[in-house]
Amino acid sequence: MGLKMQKIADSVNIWLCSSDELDPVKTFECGQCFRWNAFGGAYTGVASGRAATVSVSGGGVYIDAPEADMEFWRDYFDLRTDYAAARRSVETCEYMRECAEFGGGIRILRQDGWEALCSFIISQCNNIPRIKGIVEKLCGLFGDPVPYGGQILRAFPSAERVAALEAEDLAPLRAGYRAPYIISAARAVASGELDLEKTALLPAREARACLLKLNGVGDKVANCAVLFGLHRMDAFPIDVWMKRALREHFPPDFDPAQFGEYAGLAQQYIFYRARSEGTS
DNA sequence: GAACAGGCAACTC
DNA sequence: GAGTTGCCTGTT
Repeated sequence: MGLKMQKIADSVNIWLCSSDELDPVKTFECGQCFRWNAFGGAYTGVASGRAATVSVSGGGVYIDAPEADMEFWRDYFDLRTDYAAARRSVETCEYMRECAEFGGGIRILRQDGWEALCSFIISQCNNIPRIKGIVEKLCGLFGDPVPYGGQILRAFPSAERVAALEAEDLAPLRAGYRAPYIISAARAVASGELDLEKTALLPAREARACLLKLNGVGDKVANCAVLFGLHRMDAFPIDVWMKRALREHFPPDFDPAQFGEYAGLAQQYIFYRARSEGTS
């Protein structure tokens, strides 16, 4: 037990899963989420208005959170999905075996649909530090307070809250041309014009089509929202990193649908590796 | 200062 | 329909 765990009031530090099942560093750093930050070897984050700290000790992943939230977190970390089987299903070639080895322990988080949609609207033409900065400012200005460990963290603001704002209210975010996209997406969600819960039940193709109607949401953002926010694991977002990886390692006529129902996990394995190589 | 970035929409041909 | 360009802002 090398890591001293500080007990945080009103929360318990409990075993979440084996560290073979979940690698927090890879999972939080692979580009799917923007609200987990490393402090002293552990990650603290907020999701759906709940705060937690995740750490690895010995062979286990531990989570420090209110006891009442533990079911939520088990769901959030997708612990009911068999990732060993999912991983095997996308190891379709030697390159994929290497990517899966490199990205082993990545899990696709079951994030809130609105948060994912909004975050990936912000992501366009931005790098991760800037995306995180804009998202933090959005939460700091408009998110509800979440008391945790003697500090006040902030929830991601609801679509209703953002829908009530005007683009100029978002000026402090420095989100640029994305600000009106954020507002109009919030209004679509808040008004029920876009029902994310119903959309999540549709086949990935149709879910994507619903999101594509939003101004400022194209193919890439829609696919990210479907994969990370609606947890449709067969969605396969393609950005510039993925384009390059597909070009270099797959035949020109390759169809990512060949990866099957866990294509989105395949995407994360490929993406995580491509980005690690590209930015090192 | 110019070019560019994990993308999109509007416009061109 | 395939290709080009401007867009906010921040970084190089």
